[in-house]
Amino acid sequence: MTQDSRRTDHGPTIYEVAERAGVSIATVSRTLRGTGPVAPETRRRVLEAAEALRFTPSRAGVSLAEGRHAATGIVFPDLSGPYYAEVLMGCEEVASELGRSMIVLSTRGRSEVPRLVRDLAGRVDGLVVFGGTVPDDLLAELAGGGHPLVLIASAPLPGADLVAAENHDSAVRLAEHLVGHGHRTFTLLGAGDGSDIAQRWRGVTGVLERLGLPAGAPVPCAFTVEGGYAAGRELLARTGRPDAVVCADDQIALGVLLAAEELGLSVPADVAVTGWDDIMAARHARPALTTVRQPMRELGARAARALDELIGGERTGSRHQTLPTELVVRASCGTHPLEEA
Amino acid sequence: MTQDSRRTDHGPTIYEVAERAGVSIATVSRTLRGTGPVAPETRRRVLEAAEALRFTPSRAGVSLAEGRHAATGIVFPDLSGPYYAEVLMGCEEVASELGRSMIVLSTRGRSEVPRLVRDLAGRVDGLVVFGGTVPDDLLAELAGGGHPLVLIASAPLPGADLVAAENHDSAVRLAEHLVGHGHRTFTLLGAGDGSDIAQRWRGVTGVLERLGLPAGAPVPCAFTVEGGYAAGRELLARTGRPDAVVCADDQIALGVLLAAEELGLSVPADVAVTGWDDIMAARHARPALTTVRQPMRELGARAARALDELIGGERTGSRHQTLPTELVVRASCGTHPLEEA
DNA sequence: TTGTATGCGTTATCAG
DNA sequence: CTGATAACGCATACAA
Repeated sequence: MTQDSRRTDHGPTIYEVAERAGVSIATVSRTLRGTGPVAPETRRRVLEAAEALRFTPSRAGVSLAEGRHAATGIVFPDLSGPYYAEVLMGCEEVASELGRSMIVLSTRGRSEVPRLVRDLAGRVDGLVVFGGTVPDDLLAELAGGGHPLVLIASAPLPGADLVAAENHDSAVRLAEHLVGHGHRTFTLLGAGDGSDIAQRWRGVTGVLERLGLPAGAPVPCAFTVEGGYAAGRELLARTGRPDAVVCADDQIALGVLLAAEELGLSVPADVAVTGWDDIMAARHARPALTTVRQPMRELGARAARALDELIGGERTGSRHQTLPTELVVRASCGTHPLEEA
Repeated sequence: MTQDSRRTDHGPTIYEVAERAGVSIATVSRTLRGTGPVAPETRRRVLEAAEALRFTPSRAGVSLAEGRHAATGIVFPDLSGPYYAEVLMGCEEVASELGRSMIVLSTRGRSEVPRLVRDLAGRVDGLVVFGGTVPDDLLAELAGGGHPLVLIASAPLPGADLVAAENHDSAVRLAEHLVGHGHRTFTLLGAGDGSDIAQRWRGVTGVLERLGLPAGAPVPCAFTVEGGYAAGRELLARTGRPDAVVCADDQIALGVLLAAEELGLSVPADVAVTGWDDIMAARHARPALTTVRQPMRELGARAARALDELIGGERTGSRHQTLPTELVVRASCGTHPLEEA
C-alpha cells in the first residue's frame, strides 16, 4: 500500500547520538538522564551531540523499557459546561508538575465505551474517572487488574480512591436558607442517577421533613439549560406552583429562570430558584443565582495527587476525600435586606 | 530502592496468550488484528485464550513496533472559560472516531513550556496548537522536523495547517450594527496579541474610519471578567464616556456589564456593550449580550480532521480553513423594536 | 568511568 | 496456514 508507508517522528535515535559523540548508547542514556557517573568531558560531548541532533528520546521506547507511561487518563461524560473543564484544569496542572501527561476521554454519546476505556487504561499509569461514565463491572475489573483508580463525584468502589465535594450538609444549609426566606412548597428539579445528586436531595428533604413541610420526589430533567427550560415551563405554568425550585445544577436553574421570565413570573418574588456548582453564568444571570460552589479545580488537583500516590505505591489502601462546598447566596432565592450589593 | 520497584499494568503478554492457545505469538497477533490468514479452529482457540486472560496489547509495544502513537496532542493557554473546552470537545470527539487518543497540555503560568511541548510532541503523531501558546521558533522546529501541525486561531506558519474563525467581516457587521443604533463614540476593549483579535479590530476601525468616526487604539485589558470589570470602572466613570464598548471577548464584556451596573449606568440606554464568542453566560446576562458566535466545537473538529489528513499523508501542502461566524444580536447593543423576544 | 548485552511487548518479514 | 526471528528505541544489570 502507498497508504501507511510513512512513520511518525523519524527523529534521531540514541544510537545516532552515541555515534556522533563517539560513545556507547549506555553512556548517552546515563548522561541524559543523570543516572550513573559520567566523565565531564564525555558528558560535554554527549550533550553537544544530543543538542546538535535535537535528540528527544522516543516515548514508546522509554515507556517500554521503564515499564510505565508517565501519563494519566481522565474519563468524563463530556466537557460541556464549566464544571468538567475546571476539574480537568486542576488535574492537568498537578499531573504536569508530577511529570505526567493527561489523556482525556469523554464518553457521552459514544458507543463502545468499554473498549475506549480499556484502550485508555493501556496507555496510562492510572485513571481518574467521573461517576456515571464507566460501568461498575469494568471499573472493578480495572481495579482488580492493578490499575490505580481515583473516582470523582461517584459512588465508592472497593479498591479505588474517591474524591468528592460535600453534598449533604451544604444541601441542608441551602434548604434552611430557603425556609428562612419563608418558602414552604418546594420542587426538586433533576432526578440524579449519580449518588452525589441523591445526597443533595437527601439533605433538602431531611430539612423539609423535619419541619413538616411537603417534600415531593425529584422531578426528572435533563441537566442542561434546555432541560431546565422545558421542565420550568411545565412546572411554573400549572396551578399549585411551588414557592421554590431547587435545581440539581446551575444549568437547569438557568433554564428555569428563562421559563419564569417567559411566563411573566418574577424571581424571586413569585418563585425562588437555586442551582448548584456556581458556574460563571450563575453570577451574571439576573437575578443572580443562589447556588452552592464546588471547589472544582481543587477536586481535580486532589484526584491527580491521590492517583500519584497510588501509582507510586506510597499508599496501599484506598482513601475517600470530601471537599467542603460553599453556599453562595445571591438574589434568586429571595430578598436580602442586609447583604444586598 | 523500595520506591520504584513496581511497574505499571502487569497484564498478560502476547506470549502468555500464545502459550495458552498452543500457537506462536505471530499467530496471536495475526488473529487479533485480522491481518493474514488463520485457520478457523486456530482462530477460535486464540480468541478464547485472549478472552480468558483479558489480554490487551501493551500500548508501548504496539507503538514501538508500529512506529506511531495513535494519539494527538493539543496545546492551549488554559481551559478556563467555555471557549477552549468546547474546542477540545470537538477535537476529542473526532480524534476518538479516528482511533486516536487526545493528550492535553495547557501552558498558562507554566515554566519550561518548550520542554513540555517537546515531550508532548514525542508521544503523539501530530499536534493541534492554539495561537500564542508556543514560541514560533519551536513551532517552526517541529514543523521542520516532520511533525504534522495544525494551528488554531493563530498567525499562519509555513508548513502548518491553520483553522480559524472568520474575524474581520463579522467585526464589520458588528460595527455597522452598532452604528445603525446611533452609537458614535467607540471604545475597543482588549488589546490582542493574537492576530485574530487584531483582525477584529481592523474590521471595526475600518467601518468607523469609513464613516469619519473617531477610532481610538484598543485599550489593554485582561481577557477575564475581572479584567473587564476593572477596565469598565475606569472607562465608564470618566467624562467623555463612549457610546459603545466593543469588547474582545464575552468575559470582558460581562465584566463591563458589572461595572456599568455598579456605576448606576443603564445598558444599553447609557452605553452599549458587546462581546465575542457567545459563551453560555452571554445569553443569560441581563441585558443579554450582543456578541459574535464562533463555531468552537467545529473549530476543534476541523482541526482534528486536518491533522489526520496530514498524519495519514493524504495531503502534503498546508491548508488554511476559515469558518464562518454569526452575529448574535441581543439586548446589550441597543433597543430592537422588532426583534425583541 | 565506560561498553556489552539483554529485556521490554509487538509487528511483520520470510521461510516452511 | 503457521512459526521462527529480526526490528523498533531505550534502560540497565553486569563486565571490564
